[in-house]
Amino acid sequence: MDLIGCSPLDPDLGLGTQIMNFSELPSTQEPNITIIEQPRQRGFHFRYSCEGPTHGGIQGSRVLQNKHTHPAFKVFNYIGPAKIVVQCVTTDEPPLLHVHSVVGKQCTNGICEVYINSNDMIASFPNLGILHVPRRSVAEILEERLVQGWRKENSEGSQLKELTEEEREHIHKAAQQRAKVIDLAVVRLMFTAYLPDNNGTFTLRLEPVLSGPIYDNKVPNTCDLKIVRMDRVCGSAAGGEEMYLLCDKVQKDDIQVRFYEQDENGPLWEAFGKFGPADVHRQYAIVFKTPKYYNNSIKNPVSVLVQLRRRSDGETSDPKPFIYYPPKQDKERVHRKRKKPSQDEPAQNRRQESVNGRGSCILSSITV
DNA sequence: CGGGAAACTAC
DNA sequence: CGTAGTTTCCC
Repeated sequence: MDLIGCSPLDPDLGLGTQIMNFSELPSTQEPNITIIEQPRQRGFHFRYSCEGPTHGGIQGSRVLQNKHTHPAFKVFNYIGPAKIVVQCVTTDEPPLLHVHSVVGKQCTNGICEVYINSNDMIASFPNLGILHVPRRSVAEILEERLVQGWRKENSEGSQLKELTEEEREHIHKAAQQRAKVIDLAVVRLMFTAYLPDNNGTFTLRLEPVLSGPIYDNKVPNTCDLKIVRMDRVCGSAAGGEEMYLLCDKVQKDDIQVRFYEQDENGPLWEAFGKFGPADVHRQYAIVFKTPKYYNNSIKNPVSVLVQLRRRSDGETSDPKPFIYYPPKQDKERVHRKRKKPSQDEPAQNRRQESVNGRGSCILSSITV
């Protein structure tokens, strides 16, 4: 958490100068702060300024009694007035101020400031948005902030100094440098609490806390994965059957279709649908061959699950059920069955049959 | 609010 | 061109 003391002129550390004025607090039962409700990691959509400010806040990570929670945090070992500041920082270590900023009801020009003074000393943030800076403006904004930081650091109290040409150039380079590598798709929230000093001004800064990462849901390589629809929900344990799957936006080189089985002790089996990048249609559909079940001589149907999985970060979608049926290789039996499905066929088979628009699961599983 | 889609941009 | 990423627009 070493945002303090980073030189604004150091291209590696960059934007570290907003926080200074750290004063030591008495060490007995030190006040401290904790995030009691983390922001939800995925599913939230960063907004550009051109989209206007009214698009709702980021939710908390949990859902309680069917209600979404909000990010919240609490000051411990202290009751009284406190100022809480929320800012966006990067996921780097050490964290640096992000080009993106927080917006919402409690925010003004890029930072969120609230005052609390209650028994529970909880501050909650029902309306925190993330303002997405356009890529083309990143360097410019970074530079602005670096200069601001420099001013703040070098104008303690008295008259403000101007940057030398050399310093200006250094800042410019640093900004360009960081603009190239900064990840616009993810931020963390940094919460800082300030308690009043003897004069009643909020200068006693408590050690800040950081939220977990928040990923922009508009960005394909970090967004939520979702299976929208599949053209079949069952197939032969022998695998190799063609299957169509519609999904929310994915990237063709970074997506897998994972079939798996697990119990309370963990994963039992997994295999992946077979397809290449060209089988991903416009980021919204995947055509693939089902994998074979590890036991291709099963006697009864086996329920497994299918989910999308992003190779790069291992993220997965919610799973959909899929059923493997015993493979039928015997031609004669196939013909017999086609004419007259036997009575002892599991009831589930017939149910699936009627649900499956692309044809009977029984037939599919028989077809070579 | 939340979401989809159009419009523009960069390969 | 076509695809995908980015930004803007709008229901």
